[in-house]
Amino acid sequence: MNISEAARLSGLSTKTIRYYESIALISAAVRNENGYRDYSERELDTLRFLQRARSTGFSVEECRQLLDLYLNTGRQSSHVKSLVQEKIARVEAQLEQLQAMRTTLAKLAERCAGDEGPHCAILDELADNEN
Amino acid sequence: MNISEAARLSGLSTKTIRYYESIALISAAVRNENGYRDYSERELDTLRFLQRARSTGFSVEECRQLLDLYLNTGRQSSHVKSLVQEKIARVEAQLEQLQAMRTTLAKLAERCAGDEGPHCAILDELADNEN
DNA sequence: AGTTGACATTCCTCTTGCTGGAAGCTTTAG
DNA sequence: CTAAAGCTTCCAGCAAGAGGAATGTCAACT
Repeated sequence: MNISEAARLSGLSTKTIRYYESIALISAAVRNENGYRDYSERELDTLRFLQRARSTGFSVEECRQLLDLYLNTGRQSSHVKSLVQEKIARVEAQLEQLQAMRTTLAKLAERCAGDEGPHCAILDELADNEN
Repeated sequence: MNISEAARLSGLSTKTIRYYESIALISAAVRNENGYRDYSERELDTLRFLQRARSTGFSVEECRQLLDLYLNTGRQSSHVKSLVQEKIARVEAQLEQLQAMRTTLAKLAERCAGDEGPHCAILDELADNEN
C-alpha cells in the first residue's frame, strides 16, 4: 500500500512516517517501480504501535526503546516495565510542576481587581523583588 | 553594569539576555566604549520581571504582552487579569492531559508481570488495534 | 611590558517532533 | 489531453534557549 493509505490506517501523517524513516525509527520502506514507498501489514503494525506509544505520551526516543523490545522476542518484560515506571515518575514530576504553576496563577488572579484602572496586583507581584 | 552582573541579579543567563534582545523582547542595550552592553537599574527591573513571569510559566510571547502592560501605565488591569485567566485555563487543560497519561501508564504497568519472560501486557496493549 | 584568566562580542549549530512549502515526478479521472 | 491528486526530495521554521568557536578587551600579577 502507498504511504497515504498507511498513514490513514495508522493514524499518523505521511509527513510523520517519512520523518520516522529519516531518523531511522523505522527501517526504510521498500520502493516499487515508480519510486513510491510500499508498506506491508507488518510495517503497518509497527506504525500503529508507534502511533499508540506516542499518544500515550512516550517520546520518540522512548518509542525507539519500546519498539526495540516489541520487535525483540528475546526481551524480558521487566525491561519494559521499568521503562514505563520511569516514565510515570517523569510524568508525576511534571504534574507537580504544573500544579504549582496553577496555584501561583490562581493566587495572582485572585488579587487583581480586573477593572478599567491601571493598578494591578499581578504586575506588582511579577515586578516585586521581595516576592 | 555589565551583562554578567545583570544576569546574576536578574536570575537569567547572559545567553538568555542576549537572546531576549535578539528577538526584541527587550530593547537593545546601550553599549559603552568597548562595545559591551551596559544595563541600568531600570533595565534590570525589566529583566527581573521577565525572569519571574517565565518561571511562573508564561511563554515568551505571553511575557511580551505582560511586559507591554507592565510598561504601559495607561493599561487596564482587566487586560492583565484576562491574560492570566486564559493561562490558567491552558494549564488546567494540560494538567488533565497529563493526568490521563499517568492513569494510562499506571494501568499498563499494573498488568505487566515484569519478570524475565518475554511476554508483556504493555507491549500487547500498545500493539492492539482494538484498544 | 608581558602574560594569564576572566570577561565580552558575534555567529553557527543543536535540541524535539514534526509541519508547511517548493520543485518536480507519476498516476488517475474526466 | 489536461487537470487534479499523490508521490518524491529538500529546505525552512516553530520554542527557548544551550553550547561552542573565533576573536576582542580588561584587570591583575610578575
